[in-house]
Amino acid sequence: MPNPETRQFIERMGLAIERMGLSRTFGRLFGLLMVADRPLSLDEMVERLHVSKASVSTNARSCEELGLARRVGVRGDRKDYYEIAPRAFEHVTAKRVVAIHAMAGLAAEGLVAVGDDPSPARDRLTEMLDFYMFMGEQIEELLERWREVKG
Amino acid sequence: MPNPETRQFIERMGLAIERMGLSRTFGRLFGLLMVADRPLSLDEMVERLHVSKASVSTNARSCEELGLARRVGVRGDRKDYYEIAPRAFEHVTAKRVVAIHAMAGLAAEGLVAVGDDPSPARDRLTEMLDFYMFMGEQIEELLERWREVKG
DNA sequence: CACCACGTTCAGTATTGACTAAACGTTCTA
DNA sequence: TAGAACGTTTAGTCAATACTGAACGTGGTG
Repeated sequence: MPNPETRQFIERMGLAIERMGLSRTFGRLFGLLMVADRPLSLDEMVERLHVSKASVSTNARSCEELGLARRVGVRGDRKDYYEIAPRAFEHVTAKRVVAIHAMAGLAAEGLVAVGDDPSPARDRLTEMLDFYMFMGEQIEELLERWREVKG
Repeated sequence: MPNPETRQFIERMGLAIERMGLSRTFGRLFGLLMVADRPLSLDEMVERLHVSKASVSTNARSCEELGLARRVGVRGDRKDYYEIAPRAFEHVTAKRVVAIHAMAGLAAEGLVAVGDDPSPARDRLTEMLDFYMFMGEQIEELLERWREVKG
C-alpha cells in the first residue's frame, strides 16, 4: 500500500491543501484517507504519516468538522476509524458558496460606507456586489445540478 | 474619508481575506483601495493603514501580481499610485478555476496510484475527478456569461 | 479492582510568516 | 554634482501556528 505513487499523491495533497490556508499535515491526512481502501484508525494514520498521535487526533477531528471525513465504528472494536465522508467535495464547495455570500455582504456594507453619491468607489463596490451575487447563486445551482446527476 | 463605516469595511475585508489564507494587512490594503475614490500612493496607504512603508510596498505589489490592483502613473509625479484593477474579481475567480483544475489533476494522479482494480479509493478518486472537472468547466462558463453581460 | 487500550488535552517547543527599521539604488532637481 | 524623494531589499524581531511528549480521563476486561 505505501507505494511511491500513493505517497506522492498524499504529499501533493498536503501541498495543495496547504496552499488553501490549512496545514500540510491536515492535507496529508485527507490525502491518505482518499487513497485508503478501508477506514483507518488513528494509530494507522500515525504509522503512515509519521506524526504524533496528538496531531493525528486533532487533524482527524477537524477534518470531520469540515465535513470532509467521518468517524465510523467497527463491530467489536472500540477504536475510532475515519473515512472520507460521502459528498465531501460538494460539502466543501458549499462552504465556498457561504464565503462568496459573505463577500457580497461585505460589498453591501461598503456601499453604505461610501454613501450615495456617484464615485469610482461606489462603482467598484456595485460591481463587486453584482459579481458575488451572481456567482453565489450560480454556483449553488451548479451544485444542485451535480446532485441531480450524481446523487 | 476615514469615517467609521469605511474603517470597518477595511477591517472586515482584512479579516475576510485573512480567512482565505492571505495576510490581514494585504486584505486591508485591498479594502482601502476598494473604497478609495482615486489611486493612492504608498505614503497615503501608510498613513491610512498605520503600517510600515516596506509592508505596504510588498503587499501592494503582490496585490498587483494577483491581478487585484494595478499601478498607475500621474502626470508630473513620479510616485507609484495603485488602484483596483478592472475585472479584479473575474481575475481572482479565474485563478480559483486554475486551482480547481489542479485538484482534478491531482485526482487523476491518485487514480494512477491506486491502480485499475475496483476499490473504494478508486470510486472516491473518480468522484473527485468528475466533480472538479465539472466545476472547473462550469465556472469558466459562468465567467464567460458574466463577461457577456457586464463586459 | 487493577490494568489496559484508547482518544483527548495541555504545556512546551520549533517553525513559519509578517512586519519594522535601516540601508540601498535610482531618478529627478536645484 | 550634491541632495532629496521614492520604492525596494534585507536583516532582525515578534507573534502565530502546528507539532510533540506526557499527563489525563474514560470505558472495557481479566
